[in-house]
Amino acid sequence: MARVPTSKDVARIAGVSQSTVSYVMSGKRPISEKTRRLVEDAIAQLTYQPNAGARALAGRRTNVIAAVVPFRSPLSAHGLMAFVEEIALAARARDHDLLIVTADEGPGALQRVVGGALCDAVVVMEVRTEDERAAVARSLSRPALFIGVPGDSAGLHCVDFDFEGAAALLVAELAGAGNREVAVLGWTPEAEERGINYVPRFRAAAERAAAERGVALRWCAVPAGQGAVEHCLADVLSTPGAPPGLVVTTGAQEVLNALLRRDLVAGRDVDLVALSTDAEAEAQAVPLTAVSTQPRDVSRQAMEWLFELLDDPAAPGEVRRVPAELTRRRSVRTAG
Amino acid sequence: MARVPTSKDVARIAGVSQSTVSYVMSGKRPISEKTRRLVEDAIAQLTYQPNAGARALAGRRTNVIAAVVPFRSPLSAHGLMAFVEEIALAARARDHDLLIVTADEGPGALQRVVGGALCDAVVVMEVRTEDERAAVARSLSRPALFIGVPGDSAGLHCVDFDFEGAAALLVAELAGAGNREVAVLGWTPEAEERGINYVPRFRAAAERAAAERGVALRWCAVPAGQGAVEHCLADVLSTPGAPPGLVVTTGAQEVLNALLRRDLVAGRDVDLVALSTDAEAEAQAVPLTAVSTQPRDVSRQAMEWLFELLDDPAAPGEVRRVPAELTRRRSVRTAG
DNA sequence: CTGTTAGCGCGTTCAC
DNA sequence: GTGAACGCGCTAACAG
Repeated sequence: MARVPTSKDVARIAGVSQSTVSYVMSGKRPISEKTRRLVEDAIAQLTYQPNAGARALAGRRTNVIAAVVPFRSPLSAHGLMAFVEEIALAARARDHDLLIVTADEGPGALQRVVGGALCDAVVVMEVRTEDERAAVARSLSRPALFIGVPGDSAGLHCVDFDFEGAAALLVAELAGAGNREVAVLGWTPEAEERGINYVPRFRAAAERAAAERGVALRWCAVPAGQGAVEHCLADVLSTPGAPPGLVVTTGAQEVLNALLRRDLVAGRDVDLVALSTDAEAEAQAVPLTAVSTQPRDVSRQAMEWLFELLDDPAAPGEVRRVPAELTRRRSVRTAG
Repeated sequence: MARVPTSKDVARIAGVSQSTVSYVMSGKRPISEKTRRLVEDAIAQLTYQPNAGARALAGRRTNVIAAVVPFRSPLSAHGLMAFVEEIALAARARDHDLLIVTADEGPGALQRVVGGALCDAVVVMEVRTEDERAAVARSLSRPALFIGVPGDSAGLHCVDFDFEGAAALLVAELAGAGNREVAVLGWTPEAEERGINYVPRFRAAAERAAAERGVALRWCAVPAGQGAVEHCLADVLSTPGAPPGLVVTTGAQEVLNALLRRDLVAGRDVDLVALSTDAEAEAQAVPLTAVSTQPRDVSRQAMEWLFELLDDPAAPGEVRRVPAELTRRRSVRTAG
């Protein structure tokens, strides 16, 4: 385990000065073809890699993006992984690395990672309506990108999935299929209590859409834990007559099972639409007509913007929405 | 956005030298109560935070652990998140941060992150039998901790779940409940082809256990995609007579559903045991008798060891196994 | 117990 | 087109 080579070693072997090595690597200055070869050969020979700490110190940029990840989240684990993976890929595509901090560490984590110059920018996931991180982010000396929208988004850069649009699309789909009554099996009450803000946003939009179409809407928050789905479903299906159309916002699989236990098949006896990832919608026994939450699109768009902010940190705050799109599969009876 | 304060600023305000500030923070030298207060007050007043790059450069340690994460993995997303979260928590508990790199980046990623001094150590997940990262790790100037065991583990530090023990426990449980025939619904064929080495290990151990107990064992690799489970199950249940005992290694929920569609309930008509996380086992309509893969235990043990290696990088390689334990729930008929 | 000093490895002026 | 020299902010000898 010999000493790690430095740019000085490269310079010596290439017979040039240290700064020339630096310029060859950064391309910030024209270099003659000859000396470039010399340097590149020396780099290859030594398998030289610049020291990240030294580079960060001198260059004032770490080439690291930090992400605050809500490991305990109403998001499906599946959706969460998709977010994180896509963020990691987007970062690497721009020669950056990804630092993970847990949301449990609290708002102070933001100050810690940017104050300590561990990263050049931060992305914050699962933003809540009342989110202390909003205030912290405004005081940060580095760009922050929010996935989700806090109550007061002034000055912040937020990318958000269009939950309102999603709700409208889902309700409309059920109404269009002839349902005069719609029940939403929504996020856990805890999600709402924690201030996950897309819950009320989705609900309000669903109610609006239902009202516009003259269909009755029933909201049923499904608690976590086994049996909860059964219970909600029993409630929802208790009224005599045709079962209502169902909107499922999370855990579609469980709902399908519960229906099955009552000999109800989505797309045959009930109309069911879901808010889920495409993968989840397609993995079901009856592929679901669903609005995809597009975790990958959201991440990609967020990261693209974040890198623009790195070049232009003064860009004004704004909320950008990723549009909702409905994909028809087989869980809704076709009219005719 | 004023200039970020440095330890020099702290020193000036506290009326001490810069190195004293450093020693107050590191505790590597006794400091009088008086000057400690002075320094701490100055730190608080300026909200000073040491610069990570500078610290890494001077101190030769980054306080960062890198983890190679297999986002596309036969592990459940759920299990993967548990791994990553636990690694992040363990790192933070020791004042380190977590850098994520995707397994897709290949073995070169290891050289990149340690060669560039981005981290002090690496943890590698989802190790395969033929894993190029094993050779790379041996050439690294920093500790590497493998979660899983490559074919040649010489000189490596590996923590692994005891898949052999798990297989034995699961088969024994079914045999003990009176099943003379056992079918394993195993990982996808792709997992096996990719060289995920616990697949053959589990299989071999299952076969051994079955042979010892004189029960017939059938291995059925369940491909990814919808309908696959149905198909396998149809196959497995086609022989007349009592259905065989079932061992499910992944995606227990789907199997339960498929059974349900045939009016078969685990714990009533069939005996079923699973390899899964505790959370998954308990979330089912019929809580599953299962061996937990203990992602959190595995991560914790790995990280504990990793931090020991940080102090003693010369410690010899070794494979440590996290024991398998079976938890009885309600998916196996009790004898009597 | 504290201060002085010399780097850590690289980016970047400024002179040539 | 190239090199010398300084500084980024901090740690760790070495002095006292």
